[in-house]
Amino acid sequence: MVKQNTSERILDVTQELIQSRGYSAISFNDIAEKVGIKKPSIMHHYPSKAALGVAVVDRYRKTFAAMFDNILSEHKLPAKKILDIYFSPYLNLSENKEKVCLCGALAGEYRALPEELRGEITRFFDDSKKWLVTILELGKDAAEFGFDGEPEVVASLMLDTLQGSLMISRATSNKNHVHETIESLKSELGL
Amino acid sequence: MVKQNTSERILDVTQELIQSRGYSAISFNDIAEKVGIKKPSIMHHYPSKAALGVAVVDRYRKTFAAMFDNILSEHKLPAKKILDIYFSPYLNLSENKEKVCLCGALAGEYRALPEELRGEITRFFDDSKKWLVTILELGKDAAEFGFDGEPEVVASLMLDTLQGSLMISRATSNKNHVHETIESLKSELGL
DNA sequence: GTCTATACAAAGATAGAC
DNA sequence: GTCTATCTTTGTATAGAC
Repeated sequence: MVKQNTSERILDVTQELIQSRGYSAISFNDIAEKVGIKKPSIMHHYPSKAALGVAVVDRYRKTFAAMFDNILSEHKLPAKKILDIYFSPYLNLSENKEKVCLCGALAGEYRALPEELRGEITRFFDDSKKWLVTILELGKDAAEFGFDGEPEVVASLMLDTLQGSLMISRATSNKNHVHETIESLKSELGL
Repeated sequence: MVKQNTSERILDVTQELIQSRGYSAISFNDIAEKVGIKKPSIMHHYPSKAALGVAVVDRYRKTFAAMFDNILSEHKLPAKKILDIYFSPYLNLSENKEKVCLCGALAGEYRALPEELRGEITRFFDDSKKWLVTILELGKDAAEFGFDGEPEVVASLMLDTLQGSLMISRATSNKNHVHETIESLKSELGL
């Protein structure tokens, strides 16, 4: 692990705080304290709270995009394995009762967010759905998955369920809930 | 429609604002302006923001509870009809691109919320799941629904999907999405 | 029950020294 | 690149007149 620069540490801390408490509830002071700097220093790296929010979501989305591009193009994994990789961030988050998906957290306060930030969230959900459609098509073509209906419709249902499951499991302190949800989703695909 | 008193108008406005923008992002001033009073007047009715939040969620939950108690005990509707009534608030909200479920909105910023408010949210989700379990059992006993697995598991999946669907449809401006989700859920029950 | 006035803390943001 | 100091606005909340 390379020693991170301040810009990235700010992104890390901000992401973690949003996943735990949302965007509106956190302040430059909260972030600065966790990073170990003073609040005006943050503005040297990101000129406004909106810009910082956009940078966090942009990085989040691109990290997932890079991960799936790599998995889908470089390797020849069975669709079942790729699907497990798709599920893994949800499973990891669910073991930590503090956090949900970054964009799931932001979606709740959507209409309070700056316009630029909303666009990033929209993009994340659109991308998340597309990745899932690709996996479903792979699995259907390889006869690994057995499901009825259009991949787009099934993908939407699955994404909705994963996001809702994370959110509700945190609010109901049901630690095993996301795991059960994922098992059910897999079983609906014949796995 | 009876003319409402100020206490209830405050609850109405606060609920609407939370469903649109969340809890942390709204202020007494936002509420007061919409109600048409000054902000200290709110505190005459609710001593703190936390108390107001609790009152809003408590009323929300009790409204649904009363509705389902009434439907389940007074009438002898087929389970299919009762399920449609259960779905109807989600469908109504989805036609308004501004709002999501009150507790769905709050779930995103869960760890920023005062303890008392968190308890109310937990209770709403627990109750929502129980109502759905009851409907599923009714439908299964009457051979109206055909689904595999425990009603508790199916109910959890359905609630997660509904909540996630509302949230994501708002963030992706997909107005017809919740409608499609509900059709898919019904089809999975053999309807 | 609603208002004006005010207290006090915290927010986002800027200026300028180092 | 980070700091101290400061500005301005807004937040929750209280006191007390009407």
